Amino acid sequence: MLRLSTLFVRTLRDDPASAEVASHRLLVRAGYIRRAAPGGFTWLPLGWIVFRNVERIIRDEMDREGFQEVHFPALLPREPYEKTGRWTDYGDNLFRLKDRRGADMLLAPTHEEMFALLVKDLYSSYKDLPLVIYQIQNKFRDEARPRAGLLRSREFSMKDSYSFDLDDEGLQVNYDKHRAAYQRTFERLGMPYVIVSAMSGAMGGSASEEFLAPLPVGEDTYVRCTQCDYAANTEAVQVAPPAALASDDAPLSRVVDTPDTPTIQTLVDLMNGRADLRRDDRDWTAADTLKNVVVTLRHPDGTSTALAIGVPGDRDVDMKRLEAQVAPAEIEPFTEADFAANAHLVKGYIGPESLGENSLSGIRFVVDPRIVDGSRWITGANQRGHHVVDLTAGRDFTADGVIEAAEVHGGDPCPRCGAALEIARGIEIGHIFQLGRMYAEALGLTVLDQNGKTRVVTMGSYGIGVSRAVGAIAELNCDDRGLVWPRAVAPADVHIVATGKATDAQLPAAEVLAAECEAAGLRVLFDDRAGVSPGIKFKDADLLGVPTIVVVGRGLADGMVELTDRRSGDKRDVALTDIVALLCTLD
RNA sequence: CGGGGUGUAGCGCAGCUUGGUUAGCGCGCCACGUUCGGGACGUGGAGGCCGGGAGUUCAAAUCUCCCCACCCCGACCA
Repeated sequence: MLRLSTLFVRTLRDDPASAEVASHRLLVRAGYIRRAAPGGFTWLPLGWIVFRNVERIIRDEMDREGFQEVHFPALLPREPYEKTGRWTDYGDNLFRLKDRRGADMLLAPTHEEMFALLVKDLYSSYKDLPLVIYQIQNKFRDEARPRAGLLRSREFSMKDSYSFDLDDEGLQVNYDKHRAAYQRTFERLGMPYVIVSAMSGAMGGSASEEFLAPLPVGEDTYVRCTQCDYAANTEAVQVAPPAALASDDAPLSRVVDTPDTPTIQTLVDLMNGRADLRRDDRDWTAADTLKNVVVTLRHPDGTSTALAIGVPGDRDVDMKRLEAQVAPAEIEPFTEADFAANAHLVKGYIGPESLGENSLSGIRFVVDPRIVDGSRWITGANQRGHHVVDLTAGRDFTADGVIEAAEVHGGDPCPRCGAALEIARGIEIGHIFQLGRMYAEALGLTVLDQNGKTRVVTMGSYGIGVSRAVGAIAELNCDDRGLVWPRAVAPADVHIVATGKATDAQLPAAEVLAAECEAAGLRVLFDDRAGVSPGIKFKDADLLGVPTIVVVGRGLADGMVELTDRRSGDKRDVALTDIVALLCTLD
């Protein structure tokens, strides 16, 4: 039984000044967590109970699939991460340190390498596979900007599991098992979620899906189809390209004089305003133009290359999408100095003819999938004040490749069924990856198959942010008065409040009731504080967010107590003699 | 890393523009008394290197410069 008279907790009357999002504010105010370091939090007793409840549910669903729990150190040597390239690929996000002998160490951001090496250490036969092992452990990432309390911290708890299979079919089985286990887990945690196709990012590998909690404070933007069940992180959206057009009858391209048109809008306005350029059938729009954006790619090894991206002029290049495509390279803007250094680029009037690996500039040129063969564009003519009209893809220019980097707009067609997509925000609470063989290959994880042949093991990796889940659950379950925990993770089943003076009958009666509840298997938080006014106790009960509140108060004289559902606020009087049995039936 | 903001008692804040008593308010905390169903009241207390350093000045929370920390918005991720 938790007794508020002695529990190590202090609720705050005012919102902490440094907390913006609801979950952060309320978790601090209700005394669940305290900030201890930039991006680091201390769990107080109530918070730690919730944390362990979440952890237990996650573990339970892992164990149910027959996955086995292990535990690694968080402090690791450099070598394995060197072998997979992640010592450099992780960039500044990796916490690096040196031991007393000057050897490079790191605080693990995730554990693919160590798991692969552990399996290599112990297993060598196909008969040992498949295998799934997991751990629940703290991870460290030197985030550029920790924020929103538990939703984005630099040290956080993650359940990470890893599957090891002989082939892709086996990987698919374990991937599907995780997917199902995650669905059960989030349902038990009382969390709404969406599964979206995702990019693998620094993790590498092929297929991956994210579990997002739909929250406006989330940092991920995703799309979902208004008709079918397609959903994807915007980073991973695959544009459905229009069919290629025949270019035989397309008019020849011509360069036109377009003074003072450095932006798409000024260009379109000028084209529509001039008799010699106007279209007969309709006005020109930004979508008729081809915008060519040049950026600098900063590679993990420190070198840089330029990249040009061609997108329809009604869309910007989405830096997040672009970055996902070029990972592990990072994007930097193309500066004035960069333009000055490349005489073939005319800022504001860059056209395909100056781009491409075989062009004078030598800059790699990739285009949006909408730039199909036969499509005709208004685009830069590589001379100040000039554009080219009817430049036709496939006939007049050819890109070095295709890239998914254009902004996704609400209303864009679903790549699966063509209906409109809608855009929403969410926070990533789980991610499942089919890694394939890249880690095993880099680290030499092989087994012998039936024929005595060496086979590289196929891996998957699967993560759930445990501490983040606590934050997301709080964010999804709160109101203006405080937290409202789902029962499965709540620090208690029932919050018993005794009102009245210390000498009144309520306190001893509540004491008896609390003991009875506990004997009946209920987890009890008992506000047994003497000399604290009822108002304070009620406010605290609302703030702390235990799903059911029982007040032993003035109705006691008639043998009644008051039962309140924290979420709905519904109150009703119940006979003291019936209350325990009733509480046991609540869910 | 870029932009914006904030650092004064455990928490929330005022004071700073225009330098000048002993640095203030609310909450919380301690003691005593009253009160007791939605953050009660009285009386008396404790608690501060005004983020740090350097400077200007007879005099700095207040003016100047340099650091540091935190928060928010953008570029990164469970």
